[in-house]
Amino acid sequence: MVSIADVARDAGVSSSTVSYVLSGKRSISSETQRRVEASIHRLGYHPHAGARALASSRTSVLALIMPLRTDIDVPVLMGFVNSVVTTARNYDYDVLLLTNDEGPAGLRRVADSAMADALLLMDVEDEDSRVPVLQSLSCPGVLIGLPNDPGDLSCVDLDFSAAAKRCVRHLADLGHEQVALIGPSPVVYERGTSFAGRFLRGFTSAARERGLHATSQACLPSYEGVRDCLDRILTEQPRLTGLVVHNEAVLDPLLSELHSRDMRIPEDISVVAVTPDEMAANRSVPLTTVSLPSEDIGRIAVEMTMRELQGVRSPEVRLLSPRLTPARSTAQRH
Amino acid sequence: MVSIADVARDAGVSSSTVSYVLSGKRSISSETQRRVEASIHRLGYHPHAGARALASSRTSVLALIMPLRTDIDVPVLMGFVNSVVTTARNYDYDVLLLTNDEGPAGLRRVADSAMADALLLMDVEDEDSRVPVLQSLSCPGVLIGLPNDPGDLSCVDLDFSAAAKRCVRHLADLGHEQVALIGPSPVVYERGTSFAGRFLRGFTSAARERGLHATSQACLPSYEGVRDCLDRILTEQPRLTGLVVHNEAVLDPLLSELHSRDMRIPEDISVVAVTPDEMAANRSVPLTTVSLPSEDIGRIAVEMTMRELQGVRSPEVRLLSPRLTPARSTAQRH
DNA sequence: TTGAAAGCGGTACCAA
DNA sequence: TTGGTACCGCTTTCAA
Repeated sequence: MVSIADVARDAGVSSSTVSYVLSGKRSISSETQRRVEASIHRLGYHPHAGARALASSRTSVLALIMPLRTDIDVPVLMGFVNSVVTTARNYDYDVLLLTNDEGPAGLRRVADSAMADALLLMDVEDEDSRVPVLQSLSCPGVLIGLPNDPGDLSCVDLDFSAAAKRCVRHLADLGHEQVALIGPSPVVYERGTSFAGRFLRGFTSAARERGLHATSQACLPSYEGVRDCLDRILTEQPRLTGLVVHNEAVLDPLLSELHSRDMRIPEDISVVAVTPDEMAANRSVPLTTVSLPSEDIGRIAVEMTMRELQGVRSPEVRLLSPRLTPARSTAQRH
Repeated sequence: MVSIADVARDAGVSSSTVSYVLSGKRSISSETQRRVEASIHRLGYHPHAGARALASSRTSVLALIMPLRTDIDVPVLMGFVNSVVTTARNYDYDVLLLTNDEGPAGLRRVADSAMADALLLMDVEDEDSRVPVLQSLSCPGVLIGLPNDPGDLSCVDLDFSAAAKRCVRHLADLGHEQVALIGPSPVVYERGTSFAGRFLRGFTSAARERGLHATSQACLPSYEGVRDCLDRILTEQPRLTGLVVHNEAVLDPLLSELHSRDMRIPEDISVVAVTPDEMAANRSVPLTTVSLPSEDIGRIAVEMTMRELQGVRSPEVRLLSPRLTPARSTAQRH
């Protein structure tokens, strides 16, 4: 292994000089600088991460805690992960990926053993037991999602309440009076997943505000689930003309089910969905969507973390404004 | 921060004794053992990862290198990641997640700076430039996938060649004589992605072996892509009765396109697909599938790594046998 | 069965 | 502008 001492010897300087060349924390004559850099390059020197962490109390690692669920939207999750890792590298950070199956104790383990400089949590619940633990830790934490009480933690997420309102108003503006929400799986609601509740409340309140008749149903991610869900909705609202879908996994089954019930889109029923941009275009019908910008959210989460790590303590709840892109799946009510 | 010295003081022993209690590398009187463990628990002690890495030259971290692509099967990728992380934790390892956008230099950086004890690569290409680099590194590497020349690296993957043969023989056994393969995106072939070529060769060779008329087409993951692909295939084989689909992303579009062309499954055409188990059931038609066991593959990759880390140097290419599950989408040719 | 102490490879303070 | 060195927290050898 090439150590800093090897570089120092090769360049004919002391090891502290090498260290300072690397960190830029004191001025170096350009001649020395050049020689040291040449030696570093020639020897292929990479500072030992553990030694550096020990001496500096900084790891240049972010810990990302990922849900280990099957009921979750995989492409969205992957979008977060990708964008967190990519953005972190732009700041010279690496990412340690943890699953949630150690629970709050996992957070403590990682922080207390100084494996990371900060923790990012995904899949936040309304009353998330990890939140108080995270606050008690010495290292910064940032949430992707919004719990009931974020305390002094920074959060970033799509403004799901505003997103739901945007969907409802879009349908209302098109003259629809009977609308329904197809939501995530029942389990997602049951465990108090933050975004699901916020969307539902936004939906309900916007519908009331515009005087629409509105119902909502959780929906299992299967063809059968979609059929049941539609049955229940249509029983209650036989004259339904507008659907808001907050469940990426059921979109294909839903479109196919509507087709086989001879409910034409948009002539008989308008559909607006929440989904990542990449997935919106490629459907049997081009969908009007509110986009779920997982890339942006991941990037912002890292940027917030970086600010905290630079000592700027300004906890912030950042809810991104929804953007609705109209397409053929929504139209004026006939 | 609670250090080993704090624990030692609290328990009235030396810090080396604490270390040995933790590692179990020498015998300890049960009384001492008890006191030390009590102190550890009471103080909430976690060894400093960096210090430990520095002193022991072991990090208890695996580096997992992930492709940063949009043309890849996200659920499969996520299956690998999940199972690698989960299995690693069972061995008391954590996982550092890297993207491939640093290229081979990224591998060198991680290994040389001693951030991980071993590297796992995903999305391996036939002639993968990372493979020689990985071999030149001091730390073990395991491939998820199979390059043309794995050298002395261990590899694990589904036996895609056998999987293709399994599909073809299934159709042949049902009396089909005109079969076609719908493969991944053209780019996947172009960059020499290992599994795509192996599947294609297996398909061709099994078809020849059974005297079937067979063609194959790469397929863009969109409705339009599927239409084009079907057009090309049916032009060449108007009497096609069997389809093998090796492209998870186009399954829904394909089923819907076949439906709108009035090609009934399985009366007019039989369909067999390669896809993760979780995804097979929930289609408009229950699909006959060869399953892509991403969980198993990830787990085995970690187990191989663990063996290498314990000094057992027995490079091994492990290709998992395909398992075909018949369902309604394939039937005797009419 | 246990303790003392020499590193591991950096960082950053104190001197020069 | 640079060098010397104490120290970060742990592992492991050597001695008792």
